[in-house]
Amino acid sequence: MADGTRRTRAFEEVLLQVERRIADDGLKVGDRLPGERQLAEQLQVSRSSVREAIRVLETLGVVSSQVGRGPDAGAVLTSRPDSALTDLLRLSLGLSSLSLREVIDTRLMIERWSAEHAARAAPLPEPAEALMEAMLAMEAAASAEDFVRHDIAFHVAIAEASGNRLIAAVMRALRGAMRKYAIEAVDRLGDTRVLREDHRRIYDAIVSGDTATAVDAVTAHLAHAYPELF
Amino acid sequence: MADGTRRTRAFEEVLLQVERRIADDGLKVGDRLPGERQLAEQLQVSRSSVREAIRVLETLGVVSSQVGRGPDAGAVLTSRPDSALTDLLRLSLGLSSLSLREVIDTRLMIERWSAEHAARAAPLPEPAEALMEAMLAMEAAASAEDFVRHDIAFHVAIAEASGNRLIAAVMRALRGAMRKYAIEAVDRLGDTRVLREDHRRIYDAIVSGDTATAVDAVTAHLAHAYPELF
DNA sequence: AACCGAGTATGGTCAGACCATACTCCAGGC
DNA sequence: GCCTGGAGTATGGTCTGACCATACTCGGTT
Repeated sequence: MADGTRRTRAFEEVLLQVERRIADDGLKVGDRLPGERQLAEQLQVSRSSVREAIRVLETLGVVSSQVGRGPDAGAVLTSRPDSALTDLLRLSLGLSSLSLREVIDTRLMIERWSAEHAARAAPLPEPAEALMEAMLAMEAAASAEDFVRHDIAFHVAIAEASGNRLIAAVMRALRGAMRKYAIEAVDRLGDTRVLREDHRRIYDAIVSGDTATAVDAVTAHLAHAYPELF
Repeated sequence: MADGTRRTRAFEEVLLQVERRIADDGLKVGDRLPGERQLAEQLQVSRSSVREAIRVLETLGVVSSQVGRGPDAGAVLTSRPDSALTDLLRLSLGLSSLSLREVIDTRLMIERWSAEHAARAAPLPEPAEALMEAMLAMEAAASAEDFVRHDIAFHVAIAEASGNRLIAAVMRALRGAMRKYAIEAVDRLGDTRVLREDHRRIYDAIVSGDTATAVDAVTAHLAHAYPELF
């Protein structure tokens, strides 16, 4: 008989306390958590339980553990949600609990939003430079894998140019989790000319601040990359 | 001097092996992982390391641990990325590494997409029923907390009606992480009449399949909820 | 002042023990 | 034959205590 409230495990209590401490003490990125042994004593649990809690926080990209001694040693608060998101999506795809269709549709939503807002924010010299650099690298790419690496950089740069770090993080995670499928898609296409022309059009629209054209261009781009879904 | 490649920890090796096994053996949701002791022996690591790896997988919503004995005991493969996403966003907000602005903009993007696709998929009886139920519950809500609970149910139902589980999961995570802020926003507003009227318009547009009006209605709704950001 | 070695705090790992839980299975009674 | 209750057992949950590798700190030496 399940009463719905499984007894909370020791490491979950540690998680609650640490999160409470972050909120109450106003801990910021760069601050350190107490050592594992000290935390264990404070919360009256074993070091193993503390370690499991820290492992969870590390998985969520909230802390980073460093061995040794000194100001940078121990569990330091960070904020790198990207890898957590990427792992999450990759594993969900691996378990087939999400269809490629759902992921691509999500990507299309984010690409359109990013392109629109990046164009609206134009002209910004740094993003434009990052985009151009990725395009040149794609021209010189020798393999599908190489091409996809710079393709990811290109699209992530658009998301970053939008100015929204959450959306940029989701884009990074999506592309990271889909890397394998993207390489396969490029291999299937054989020729990347269409994709490269798409990139050029996207670039021009964004740097000239033409939001409508930018949105249309990324939409057409995804249709070219995944013709079977359109 | 950092060589960039920190020696991989034991639990990371376990993670790799488990993920490889999922891919190679074609493990599906519902399948069981070997027991902690057995896995430890197979991979030649201690049980603690196996436990840390399983804790990571549990955090990512990939496995669920059950004590006891029998077919459901042990580490069972699942797929519940929602809580992981929620934790991720909540902690990132707590560390102020994301601004409310970025989160709300992301939400607006998702709400618009969901409303558009939900309206396009109409008429579907089940989603319409879920939406109506949440609206009625909001009418009867006695507190801001109560109102927000059903408000979340309403918006999640829209995302689910869109048919995209990834986007629905992101919506659930976003709203879960923002719960506290939503309650504060409702308290600040004092009166929920405007919000309830918005819901009614959103509902009507979706069930009648009017995509354009649905998108406009959710946009207006968020502007009412967070006037300071528009 | 520059160098070098001992000291030490940190996370990483392991072995082994015990507990609570919840199923499995079988003996016994009806 | 069927049901029931208790023993058995495999599971995760927790704790203890130990040892290691790492990397800083500090003091003494040159």
